[in-house]
Amino acid sequence: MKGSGPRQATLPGLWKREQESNEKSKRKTSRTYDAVSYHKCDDNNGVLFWENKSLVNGPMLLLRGAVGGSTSTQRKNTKEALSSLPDWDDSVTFNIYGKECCMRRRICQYSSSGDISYSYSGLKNVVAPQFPMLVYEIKCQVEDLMLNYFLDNLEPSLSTGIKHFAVPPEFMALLRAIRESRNDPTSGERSEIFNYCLLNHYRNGEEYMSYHTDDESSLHPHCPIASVSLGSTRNFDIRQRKKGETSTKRCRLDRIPLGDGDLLLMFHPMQENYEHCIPVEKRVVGDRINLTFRRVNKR
DNA sequence: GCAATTAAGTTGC
DNA sequence: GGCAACTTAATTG
Repeated sequence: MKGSGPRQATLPGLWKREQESNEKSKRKTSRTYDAVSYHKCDDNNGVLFWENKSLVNGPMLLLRGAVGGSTSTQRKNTKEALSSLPDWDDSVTFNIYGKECCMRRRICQYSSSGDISYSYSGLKNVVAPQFPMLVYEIKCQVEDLMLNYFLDNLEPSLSTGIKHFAVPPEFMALLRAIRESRNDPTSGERSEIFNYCLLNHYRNGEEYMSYHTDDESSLHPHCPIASVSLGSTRNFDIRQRKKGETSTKRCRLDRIPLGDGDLLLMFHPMQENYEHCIPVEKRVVGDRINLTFRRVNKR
């Protein structure tokens, strides 16, 4: 019988107390909103604020409302155009423990070379076709924002001074190499940070993604995953990743509302230590498209 | 690996 | 306070 195993009785108010306790421990250990948690960044298009969202051993940076268009109307058009791409798979099914499951969202994926494969959500080594122009343009925008922030605006002293966050030197080296290559008129194709993108379309508040970690084994270890949101705000919930014995409770540690045009960067070892999900929220009206750009190791 | 199910707590009217 | 709808955690396969 499904889902009918013994469930530990929950005492009245326990959830609330856990929430409060989480809030307290968060204040103590995992999150600070000190002076360097918001980074001002002078971009060509104006001033941007990068927000430190890092947990202990879970580095994350967030930039609000910066991607996919500069107005909500432009971003709506971007989302609608993405929604019309021909490669969406609306009815992905996969097997877990011999049980056939239906993916509660629709997905598609693209890559630079058109032959990169990546494993996700129970599916193995699915080959991704080449980026359509619109996805490529969003990728370029994200890459430009990152190059501008990390190479031109982030002071070296601050890069190690933010609570629970330090820019990996290997990532900085990668960015410098890309900048150098782009400035070199003799270099051939445009060098890039990301070579792969997975798109998720949550058509309403009932579509979701369960707790999971992104497969890091095939990713460049020092390049963050860049998650772009377009459309309705959906919550991004985070909990501790299961390790060894699982007697410890794993309730939600953090919740980041991801809104229209937001860009979330997740650095190593975030995936090693935490799981994330997009929970069901029936009150949410409208759809959300999420693009996750990655640097996949080519085989 | 992650959707589906269940039980129980929370919220809103 | 009572009900319904929703949210959450735990569990299964």
